[in-house]
Amino acid sequence: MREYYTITELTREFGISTRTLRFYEDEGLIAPVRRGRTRLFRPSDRHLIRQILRGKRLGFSIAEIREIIQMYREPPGEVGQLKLMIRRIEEKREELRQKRRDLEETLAELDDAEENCVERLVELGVTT
Amino acid sequence: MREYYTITELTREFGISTRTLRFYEDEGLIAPVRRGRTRLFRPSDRHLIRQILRGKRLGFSIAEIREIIQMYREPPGEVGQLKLMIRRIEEKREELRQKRRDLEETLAELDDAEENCVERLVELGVTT
DNA sequence: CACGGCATTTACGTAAAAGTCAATTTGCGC
DNA sequence: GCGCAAATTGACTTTTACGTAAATGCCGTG
Repeated sequence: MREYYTITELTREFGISTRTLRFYEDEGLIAPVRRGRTRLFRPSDRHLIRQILRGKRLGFSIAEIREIIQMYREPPGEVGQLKLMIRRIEEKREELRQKRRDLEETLAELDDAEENCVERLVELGVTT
Repeated sequence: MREYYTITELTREFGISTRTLRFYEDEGLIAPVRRGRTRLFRPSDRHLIRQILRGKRLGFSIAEIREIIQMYREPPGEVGQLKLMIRRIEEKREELRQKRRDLEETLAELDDAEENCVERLVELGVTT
C-alpha cells in the first residue's frame, strides 16, 4: 500500500479533474495533508474518493454524500448522539432500498423494451 | 381507470410543483392534451411522470431520462434503427447494473456503520 | 539558473433543474 | 352572466457542481 498519491495520479485513476478534487476538499469531504502547499493524498483519502464517486453515481448530492461519509466515521461517544446516528443510518438505508426498487423496476422495463425490439426483428425476418 | 387528471391532482399525488410538470412538458418528456389552454393528463402521462421521478431518484439527468423513455416506446420499423436501439438499451442496463453494485456496497457499509453504533451502545451499557 | 511542467489560489462562468413572481386568462359554481 | 379560485405564460432568480482562465509558486534537470 502506497503512502501518498499525488493529485494527478488520482485524477487519472478516477477520471476526474483536479478542480473536482479541490472542490471536494473545499466541501470538506476530503482533507489531504500538505507538504508546503502541495496536497498529498493518503490511501484513506483515496478510499473516500471512491465512496464519493459511488454516491454520485447513485444520484446523491454533495450534502448527502457528506452526511453518508459522516456515518462511516467512528461512532460518537454520547448515547443520545449514538441513537440519533442510528436513526439517520436507518433512514438512509430506507432511501437506498427505495432506489433499489426503482432500479429493479427500470431494469425490468428495459428488459421488456429489449424483448420487444428483438421480437420486431424476428418479425422482419432478421436472424439474430 | 380515470380518463383525465388535472395538473394539481398530479402535483399533489407526486409531491411536485406545477412548474415542474410544465418544465417536463417543455423538455418533451410528457405531452398532455389540451382543452383550451388547460392541460389534461391521461393515465399514460401519469405513468410517464412515475417513470420520470423514478429516473430522477436514480440520479439520471433530464436528457438521460428522455433517452430511457424513448426506449420504452414502440420499437422502430427499420432494422438498423432496431439494432442500434437494442445496443443502447444494453448500455443503459449495464449502467443500471453498475448502480446496483454501488448500491449494494453502500448498503453494506451502512450496515457496518450501524452495527458499530449498536456495539458502542452496548459498551456504554445501554440496553437496546 | 533558466526552463518546463505540475500545483495552487482566486475569481468568474455556466448548464441543469427547477423556484418565484407578476400579469393575464379561464372556467365552474351559483 | 359574474366572481373568484385555479391555471397559464413569460421572465427572472437560485442552487448545485463543477469548468476555465489568469497569475503565481515550487522543483528537478540540463
